[in-house]
Amino acid sequence: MPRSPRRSHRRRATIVDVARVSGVSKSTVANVINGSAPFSDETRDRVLAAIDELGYRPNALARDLKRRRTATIGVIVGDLSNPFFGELTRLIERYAGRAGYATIICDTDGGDASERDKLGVLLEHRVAGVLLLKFSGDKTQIAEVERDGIPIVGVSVLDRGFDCVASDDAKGARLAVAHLADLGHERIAYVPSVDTEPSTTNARLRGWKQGLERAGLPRAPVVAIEAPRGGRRVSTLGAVLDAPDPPTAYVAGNDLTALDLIDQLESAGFGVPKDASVIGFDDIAFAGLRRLSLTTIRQPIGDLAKRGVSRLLERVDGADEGEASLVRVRLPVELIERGTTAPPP
Amino acid sequence: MPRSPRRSHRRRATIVDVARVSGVSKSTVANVINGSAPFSDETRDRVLAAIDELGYRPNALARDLKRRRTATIGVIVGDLSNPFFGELTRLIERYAGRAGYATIICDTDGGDASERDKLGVLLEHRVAGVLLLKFSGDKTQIAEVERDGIPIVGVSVLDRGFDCVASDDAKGARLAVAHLADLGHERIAYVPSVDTEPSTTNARLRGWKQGLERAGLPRAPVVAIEAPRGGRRVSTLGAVLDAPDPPTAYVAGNDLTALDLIDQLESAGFGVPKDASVIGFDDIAFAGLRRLSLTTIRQPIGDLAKRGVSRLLERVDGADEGEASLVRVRLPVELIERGTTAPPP
DNA sequence: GTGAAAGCGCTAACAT
DNA sequence: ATGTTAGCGCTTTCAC
Repeated sequence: MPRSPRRSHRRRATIVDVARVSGVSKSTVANVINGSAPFSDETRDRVLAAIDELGYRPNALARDLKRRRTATIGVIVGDLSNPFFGELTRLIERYAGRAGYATIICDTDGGDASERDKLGVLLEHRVAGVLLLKFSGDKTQIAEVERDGIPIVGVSVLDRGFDCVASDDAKGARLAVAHLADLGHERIAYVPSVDTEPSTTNARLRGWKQGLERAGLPRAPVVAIEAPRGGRRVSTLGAVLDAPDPPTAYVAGNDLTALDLIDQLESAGFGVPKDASVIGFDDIAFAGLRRLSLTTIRQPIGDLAKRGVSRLLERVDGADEGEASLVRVRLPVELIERGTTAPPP
Repeated sequence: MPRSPRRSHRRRATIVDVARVSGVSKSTVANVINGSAPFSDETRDRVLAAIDELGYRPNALARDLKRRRTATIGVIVGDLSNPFFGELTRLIERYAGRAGYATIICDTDGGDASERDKLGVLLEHRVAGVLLLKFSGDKTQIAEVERDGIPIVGVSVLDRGFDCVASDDAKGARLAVAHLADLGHERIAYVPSVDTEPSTTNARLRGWKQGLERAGLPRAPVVAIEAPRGGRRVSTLGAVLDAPDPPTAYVAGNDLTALDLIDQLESAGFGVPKDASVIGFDDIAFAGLRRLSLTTIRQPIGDLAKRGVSRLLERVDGADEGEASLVRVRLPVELIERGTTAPPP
């Protein structure tokens, strides 16, 4: 915890200083600042001049304490170093800022304990709402948030416990499988990303299975290329490649995983897309690089951010009072065909 | 089962509630929470039980208002979607969190106006300190922060106005040039990144010039591959490639730019590293991908984050009161040789 | 149109 | 070892 002393700051001017200098009362100053009550032009000018002269800045702590409501939202993100989440977070912060909200961002590093701790921090700071870009699935951690009436919106996260704005993950995975099946692939494996949020992984896995069914293809293996944190039972890439009939195509849980997979495949002597096709999910900027040229399912990241923020603020402002129903937005995804998919060998 | 309406936020328990339930005074509760004064075991147990029963969480707003000091730091970052900054920010948030500080992250999108606005937000929230991962160079914007005695530390930013923890950028660029010169290159251009913070760009440019001098090489062009936001006078890639003697090697301002450059070079029919070598700066995770295999200058990102945070908190805690001298840490960088550099054609 | 007064929830002297 | 008290800087009735 932070420890004591202070340095010699010139004490910041307070609303009382402004009142004194402009020769009016605190309330009048507050009125011109917030437009909360009428005031004369002359008063306004005097107050504004005093504010300027003193370099006055309202103290958000005092304001929020008194109002019993902050203009700050909290964001829980699993991994900021994944460009998809970096970009998503950036956009969220931008939209929130435009609406007058500050953003406290917490990276949980994928850890559940960390997620709980960070939510606690947000609670202590009395955030007006929480955006979950990662959710461990532990309901007890968010029960306290909801008990306080603090709205939660999942962004790129699916859960029946709170409002969600997500891409149509199942559809995306079906699109991926269909594309591969059209190309003639019959053994299409799924490669989950350990970093992806569990509910999202499930939706994509489901879409993959559905896609396989619709194409009349047999169930192919789920392949791990990273140390599984959650412990999902899967085959490892090495074992899969050594098998008599290795998959000819892979649907990856996200672009990062797809890129990693391509690395491992090529290191093992499998050409992509010559010997195996790979398709990602997200369409991060890097996927468009010629050397990578990753075929992938594009998420509408801008809409995700915009609608996530606006839904949260709607609830924060109580605009939907009475309407108790949970909103579940599914945004359309899009197949971006590039160079990592081709007909099977 | 009758349920209370959704909107009824059960008002949060306050320290007074805890005091009432446990039969002691507010101060005693505060004492057991903060350990600020001795108390009996029995009292502690009663208070803790009450806290638990009521689901009490201290209100950080009230605490900070009263203490006139928050446990929150602000971070100004230029582009969270660049994985280098995503990772750096993630690490910063982690170290700050461990020290008991919450982090308000502001992405300025590279804009100067935005930088000023965001600093204003941080000021209103009375952050204990500010970490600048991007600095426009506009001193007036930070004058107000310093006037309040709020410490500022630049991370991966160089400025003589505040403490700085940065990589040895000039050295990095010299290393890059030396590597290229060793390989036999004689026309080594520099490709600045528009997103990189100006002082950093300058340091790297300086290193590039020094490297050229030391190797006895002629000044090569500075090449733009993006629309220059700042207006630095440079040649464009097209013009440079059309010239009779195009560069055989390029030192890029960061990895993102290097990767972009490779794309453009290859699109124009120049093989990398066959016809032209490219070297980046940062060593983001993607640089290690086989298909990219980018030779680059690695920044010690973990140290950058750790030392930036610890220096800031030192100043916040006033641990170095009296010592007025500015700290300028230069962390060592390292050449990571991969596959985008080779002898000239 | 403006001001006085009562807190928001907490900490930190200072009492006891 | 515990309680009393006086604010921190602001908003918000409610008078005038």
